Amino acid sequence: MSTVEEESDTVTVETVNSVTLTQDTEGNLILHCPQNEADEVDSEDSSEPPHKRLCLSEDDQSLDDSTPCISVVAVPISENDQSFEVTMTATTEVAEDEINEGTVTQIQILQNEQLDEISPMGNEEVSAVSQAWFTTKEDKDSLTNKGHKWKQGMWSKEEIDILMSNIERYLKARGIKDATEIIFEMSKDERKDFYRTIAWGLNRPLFAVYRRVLRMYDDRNHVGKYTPEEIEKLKELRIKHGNDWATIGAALGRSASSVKDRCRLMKDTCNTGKWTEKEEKRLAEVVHELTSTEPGDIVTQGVSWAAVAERVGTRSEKQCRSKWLNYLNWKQSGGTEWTKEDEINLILRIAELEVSDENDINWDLLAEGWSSVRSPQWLRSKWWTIKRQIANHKDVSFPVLIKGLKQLHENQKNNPGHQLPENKCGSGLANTNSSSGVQHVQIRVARLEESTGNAPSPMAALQIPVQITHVSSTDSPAATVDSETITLNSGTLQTFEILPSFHLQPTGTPGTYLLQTSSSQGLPLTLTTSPTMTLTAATAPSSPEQIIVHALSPEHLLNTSDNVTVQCHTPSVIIRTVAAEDISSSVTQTELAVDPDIQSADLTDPPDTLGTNTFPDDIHQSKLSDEEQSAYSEDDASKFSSRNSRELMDGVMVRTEEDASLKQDEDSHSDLPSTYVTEDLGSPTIEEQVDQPTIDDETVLIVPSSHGFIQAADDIDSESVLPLTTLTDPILQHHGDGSHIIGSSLGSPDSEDSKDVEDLVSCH
DNA sequence: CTCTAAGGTAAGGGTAATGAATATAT
DNA sequence: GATATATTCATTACCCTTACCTTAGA
Repeated sequence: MSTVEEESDTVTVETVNSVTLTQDTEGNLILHCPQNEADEVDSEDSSEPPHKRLCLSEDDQSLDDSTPCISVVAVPISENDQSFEVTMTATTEVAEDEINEGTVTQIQILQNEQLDEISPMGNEEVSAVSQAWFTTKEDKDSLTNKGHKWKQGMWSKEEIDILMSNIERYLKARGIKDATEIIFEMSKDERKDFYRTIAWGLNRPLFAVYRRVLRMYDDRNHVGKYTPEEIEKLKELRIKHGNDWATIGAALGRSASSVKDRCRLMKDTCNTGKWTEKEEKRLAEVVHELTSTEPGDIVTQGVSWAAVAERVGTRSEKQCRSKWLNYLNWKQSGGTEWTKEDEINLILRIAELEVSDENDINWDLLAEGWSSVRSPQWLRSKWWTIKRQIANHKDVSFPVLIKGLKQLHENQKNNPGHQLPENKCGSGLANTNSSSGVQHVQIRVARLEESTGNAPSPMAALQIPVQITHVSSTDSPAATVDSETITLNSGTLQTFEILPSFHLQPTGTPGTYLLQTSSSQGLPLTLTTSPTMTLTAATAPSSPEQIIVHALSPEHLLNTSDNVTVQCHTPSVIIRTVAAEDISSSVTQTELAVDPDIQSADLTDPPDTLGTNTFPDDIHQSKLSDEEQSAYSEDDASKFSSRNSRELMDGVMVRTEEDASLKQDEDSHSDLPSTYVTEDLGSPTIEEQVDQPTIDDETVLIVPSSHGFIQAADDIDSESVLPLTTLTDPILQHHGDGSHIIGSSLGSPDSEDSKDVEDLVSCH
């Protein structure tokens, strides 16, 4: 089975013109299509803009339960240069009941002149909307009447990415270093068309883009909490300047909207803390009065909170709104308590909606007639807290998140009060919380960013997937049958966090290993795989969990020498690799035993370095530098030789991280039980289940025979990590070198992450 | 001078994250 | 009863839209 082939077969790209197709680190395909070529081929009449047709066809043989979702945006590079880029994001939604056989998605990409009548792919109105500066009702009505729709509300990460790359392109094309020059220094005339240009591909009114950009680049924004001194000064300035927010802001070093917002919060007459019964009663009266409703009626919209606050007298509009929507409205209308069943119901109902984007959820509808729901807004915040049970909820697609939550609650239902197996590492992993039930093999997917140090090397590999088969373990042996396959879309590097103790064993299939774990602690291993590797995670009925690692395609098996590099700094880890010829024997070739009580250093990347931060000065990503990598050798050099990641090309690197989940989840301050879910692109794979001997509590790191045994002593100091081990698979020995891919992913330094690297120790 | 596109302001409804208080479990 | 942990309630920094206003240039 070769998932590589499946993927490349299922998506065929036809272009009319000669184009360059590259892939960025996010998995986006970027089509570079020069105008002149397009003209030659497409149209003799230069007045007629050329049609560029990109045809994506879907072969569903291997994707029978997935629906591809492809969005396309066109981005002009500059005014003069009429070439443009198409950024295409292809995602696969989980939609079990939807089998689209032979789905062919056609996308037409047109030049701006034709924006108004383009094919029905969802991007047709984009430009019309994003090129229009409209704020009046008439403008909007006019566009709405023409059938245009546009996005409102919070900007998604994807949108911000598009915006950022548009800006970057604009700057590059004009040789401008800093966008703030344009935004804050240039005259209208000088920056002519700036906003129009950067709005390309965004289905938002130009005005919205403008606002967003101003906020983003205003360094007086995001200043943080107001100090008491600032508040005092603000009060004075307010008296002096009234509502001249710009002046007040300038005096305080804050943005105008920031000081305006802050002033809204500080009414002199405002009480704080718990509401008195009298206040609550007053609030209820006022709300009903102003909305012409009766006590008992549900009121969640159409309330002028400023007016309410004025009448209530003792609270600000925000306080009033919050109190009403999160409590009073529900109490008044005789609401019932929110239960665990409600929580499960919520997940199921959201799942039933089959929306691909969380923003598509109609909370009003969802809340309707649900007595324990206090308000749509409240329900949404409830969802937010539920969502955070998945530690990496930010990194996974919405359908995947839903699936993960369903599974999580399924497990909780099936195993109420189930205690997890021994937790020898004592890492305090969120998902091992006893009240949250069981978490089994949870593989976290994180993408390492492409190094900026290297040339923007177009990724040759298109969507090379890594497959993970995840068999959820419940107490019933039957669960093994219920395997789910997870296909990871990875052109570049993938990082997986798996369980802290495991070992690799051959499965009988050449190039296939079983990575067996003995703990349910979803901690500290990060598996970085080459595009040609498959990870199969499974849980045997009797536990321990197993992860099968194997190469994807026979060619790769035959032609490459895949190194499996394992690095861990957790105690008690067994990793075994066995020569292909040796498959049946599963003989230990090299053994490395580590003191189970070793406390390892922290190797975790902060979550924001994985691309969640949206601000210009924060767009650096986690990378590993050569220098940092060379630092490995300093660690425990007597026992383990260092190995530059560039050499690991087509290998699997297992890197341990301490308390990864906690760090990853640092934004969820309440230590909710968390679990990781994996990107599940739904490609089914039948993985052969091989009987595996249960490993005992002692874990041993076993390294390949080709380099001899390396026996780790028990005296590894507590700050040191387990060695990075290169496991050479003889089967894969002639594997082609793809080092540039990993090299580009790991090549650049980033101070934030230097700790990561310093803690790495390699050996082979 | 008028018209209009582009830029801008203030107000207010909203979200997401955090902190404080309270409840519950150990 | 003390402590730890979870949950709820309250707060706040920041976001986004709406409804206007202003200005520069055609």
